Amino acid sequence: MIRNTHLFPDKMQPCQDYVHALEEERRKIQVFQRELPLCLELVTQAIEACKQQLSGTTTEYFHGQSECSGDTSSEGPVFEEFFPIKTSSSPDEDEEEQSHKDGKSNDKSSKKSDWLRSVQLWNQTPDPPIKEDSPIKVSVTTNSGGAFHPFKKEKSVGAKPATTASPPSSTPAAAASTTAGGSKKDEKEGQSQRKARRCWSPELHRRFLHALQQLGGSHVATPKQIREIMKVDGLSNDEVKSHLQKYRLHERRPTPPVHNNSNPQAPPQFVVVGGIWVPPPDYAAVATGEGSRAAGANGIYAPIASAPPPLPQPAASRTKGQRPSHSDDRTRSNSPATSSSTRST
DNA sequence: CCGTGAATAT
DNA sequence: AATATTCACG
Repeated sequence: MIRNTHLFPDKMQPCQDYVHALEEERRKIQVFQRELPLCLELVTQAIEACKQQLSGTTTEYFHGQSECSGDTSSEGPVFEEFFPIKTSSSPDEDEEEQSHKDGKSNDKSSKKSDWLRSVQLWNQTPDPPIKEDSPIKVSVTTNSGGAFHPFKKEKSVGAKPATTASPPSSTPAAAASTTAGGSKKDEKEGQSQRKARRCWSPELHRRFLHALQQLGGSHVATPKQIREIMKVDGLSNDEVKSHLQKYRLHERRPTPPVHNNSNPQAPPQFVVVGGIWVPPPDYAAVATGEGSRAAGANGIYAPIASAPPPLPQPAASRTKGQRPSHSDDRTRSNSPATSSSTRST
């Protein structure tokens, strides 16, 4: 018996939001019309489709999923930053029928980790409405007991709708050891307790990249500076450091499984998904000083053909032509008075 | 502090 | 396997 014979009008709300979000994103990618014509087209079609659905007919829509391991706040639909929407080049076969499970589904290939790929887009995006000044606040309770993904962010400025945050009024520092093997020291001070893995959401990563840009590249940026620019509450220095490290690694070696060979009939190998794949010529030569750093020292992930303008706002007043000599002008005015965040290192 | 590499956890 | 955290050096 089909019980959803009557559909609530409310159900359309998320769809409308979705459409709205789509339209907004379409505006963003319009800048890349030359490079991502299909993408634009796709989004447009998606919008059309959604609108049609809104007009009547079936109310079946697809919603993106967040990267973080099954968080999806129990609250309403949080459409925020979802580019993980798959972009199939063919508008027809977007049917995601995955019902049959015969033996092994070896379709896990293709996409490994977007890391730079997906992010690359933002990396050097002009980002006109670049009002990234709003500091994020993540209620990272060092380790909320039980919740391994204490990931919740909210604008500290402006309205703060007291989301589902759960101020542990009763259990301040409940160090819940999810490690089954613990078997002791559960209530001890969570000093030596491993922090829950911070999930670097796209938002967070965006800020990270943004900071990197301002600082002139991943190799001249220093964790502390990055953290300060990001203005993310709850983000520790080490976390940035770690992330930065990984970022650098990916920059150096983005494609390990590059065992492309023994196939005389696959000449064009530089055609990846987004088409943001520039052959390895020394584009760096064209780059003007700092511009080169911003996009991969190796030139693997190169900016799109149309070279983007230099740094929009070089917040750092430091000549970044040279390597930090480890005893130079780091310009480190460690004044704790500088609106230091509420951190208790 | 910062950069790394290793050990470890998820 | 990839990603994150911690620790230890320099």
